[in-house]
Amino acid sequence: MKNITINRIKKLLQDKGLSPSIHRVMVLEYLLKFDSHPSVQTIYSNLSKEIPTLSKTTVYNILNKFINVGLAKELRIEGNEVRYDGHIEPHAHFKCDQCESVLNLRYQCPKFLTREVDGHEIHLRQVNFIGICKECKEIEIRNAI
Amino acid sequence: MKNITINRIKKLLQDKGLSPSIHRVMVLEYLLKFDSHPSVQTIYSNLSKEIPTLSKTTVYNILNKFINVGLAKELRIEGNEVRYDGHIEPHAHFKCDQCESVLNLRYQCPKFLTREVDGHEIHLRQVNFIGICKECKEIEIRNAI
DNA sequence: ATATTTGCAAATAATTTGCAGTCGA
DNA sequence: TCGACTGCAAATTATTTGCAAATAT
Repeated sequence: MKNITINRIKKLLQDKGLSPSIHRVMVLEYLLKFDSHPSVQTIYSNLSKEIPTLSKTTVYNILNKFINVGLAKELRIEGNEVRYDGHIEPHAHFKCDQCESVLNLRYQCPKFLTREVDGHEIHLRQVNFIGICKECKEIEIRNAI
Repeated sequence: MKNITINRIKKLLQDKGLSPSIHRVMVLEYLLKFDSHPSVQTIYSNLSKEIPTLSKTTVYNILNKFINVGLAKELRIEGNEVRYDGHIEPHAHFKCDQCESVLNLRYQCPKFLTREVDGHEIHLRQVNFIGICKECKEIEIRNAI
């Protein structure tokens, strides 16, 4: 859970030409404060507590706007649901098959820095690893004793 | 379009404990002969021409079996549909936003070789780039003149 | 004969669309 | 007041499931 002011979030929206409606501010705040890479359902469930009138369609609308203006990136690692990431600098992800969480990695793929590969022009990069995270593996080992 | 014998394909299936039914052989042949990373729909459309009784459910069944035994990998780069890859050695992909094709890259990500990252145990790797492919860019430039 | 494979139809799940109501400049 | 934003319900799309029929061992 990171610290970020509402004014900073409003600024981010306005810089991208989006009016800072309460819904948009709250969705972007959610994306930036937590590094949990939430799905639409997760965002919807959590924000509904504070905005009971919120509709899931609105969450979809807002996230798609964010993708289009470059305020968020979508993550399709496994499973059918899309997850969202408000941190737009290229970085790698690790998805744990046990606990289902998606973690940011410190790993810097060399191709994060180049604009082309084999002559093709790169706009987006996806570097994902899937397996068992450190925490889940430790639990596994402890249970085996 | 690569060369691969039916016997080689039957052997691949049997080595994974799958009986080499005509349907399975043809789906695996399709995955291995073309590097097009087809979707269920593409495989279904093309194989239906040869096997008119083929059902899409069967294609789903077969591909899911392939994933489970490690004969294929699923690709979820963009869009909702899953694409499949019969080449299981880790390799990177490039998806062109213009022509929608998914290409194999020569790029070898350093993390293709390691079994862990930040202490997490890696089972699968996904290294995808999205942008405009060489061919589409050339067409763009030609049209601009 | 018996287990596996196939295929239809129905169910499910995620997302998008149409459109009407609402809000804010 | 006008255009953008929101939200319900219905539609769409991809995928899965239940189960019966076909096939192979």
